[in-house]
Amino acid sequence: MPDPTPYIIYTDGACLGNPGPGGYAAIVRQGAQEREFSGGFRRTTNNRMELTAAIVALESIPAGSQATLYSDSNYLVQAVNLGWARGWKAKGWRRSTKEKALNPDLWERLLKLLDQRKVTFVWVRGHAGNSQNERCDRLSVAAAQRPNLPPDAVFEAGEKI
Amino acid sequence: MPDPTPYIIYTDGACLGNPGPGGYAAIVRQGAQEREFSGGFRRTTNNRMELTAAIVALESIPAGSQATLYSDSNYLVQAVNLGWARGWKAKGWRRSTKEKALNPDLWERLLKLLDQRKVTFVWVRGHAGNSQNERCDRLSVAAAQRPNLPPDAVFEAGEKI
RNA sequence: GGACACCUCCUAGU
DNA sequence: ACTAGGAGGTGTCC
Repeated sequence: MPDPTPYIIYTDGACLGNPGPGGYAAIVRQGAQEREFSGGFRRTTNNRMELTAAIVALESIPAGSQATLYSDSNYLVQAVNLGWARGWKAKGWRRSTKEKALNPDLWERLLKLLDQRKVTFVWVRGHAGNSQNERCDRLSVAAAQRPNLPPDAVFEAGEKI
Repeated sequence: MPDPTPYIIYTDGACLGNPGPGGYAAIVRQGAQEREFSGGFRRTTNNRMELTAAIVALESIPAGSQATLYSDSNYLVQAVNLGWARGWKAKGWRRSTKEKALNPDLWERLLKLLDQRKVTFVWVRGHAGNSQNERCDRLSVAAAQRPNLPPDAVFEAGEKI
């Protein structure tokens, strides 16, 4: 049975060049316990990193748990809160008959995690003095700068076309 | 008819904190004659002081005259020489559809002065041994340190919003 | 047309 | 380490 204490999660993504070397970071707190996660890819996009940060954070908490997740990405927060992502999935990852919804690999992972957890997404303005958001920002930039980053295989495959 | 001898002008701005107490200074020379101007505000920005220094200097020379103005502010020199300021004005003080151009009050004053004078702006690297620039620097810092500085009303009004 | 984010480059002021 | 300013851009959505 999952611990009923809710999680507080901050996430951020960075990308040096967009597309370029990218990093993600998450701070996951439950009561007095706090964990940090970060990582990067050698070539990706800012929005893929914002999504990945949320995925990594939610993968770190058990199914059935409750969380509030803070992000400065409107792409992420609105796609969840306004039901965009569910709509794209329902239409076979299309936004309209002729326009594809992007990053379906990451959205699939995220929606599955959300099915198993009770998560509230909250948008926070970036670079506006929120210390947790700013720490995530620094962590994600640092991750993007690490040497020998692995490939974001899905992104790089999409570029070859 | 204006004196045809060209003016040599050095300007600088300083700001203790940005935003913070700010000072401007100008040295205006014509032949053997030299004048100095300086002043300050209790709370303003570095770029507003760089602009103000140029405005005060050009207000001190007659319409129709010719001048070369040296400044270490890229904001000032490029906005004049590359036509940025004219462009912002033409677009209703916007840099793009969504981004406002800042300090329109000062740019309006400066552009009007430039319409009536033949002024060449030259950028000089700050703190690089130019004695006139360094004297301006000292004057502007001293001005910023004076007690009982008046308010930069436009700046403080903009902060309240 | 709008929003958010991610940058790249440059300068100045602390 | 910070803030105030400028030019150019992409990633994504409505």
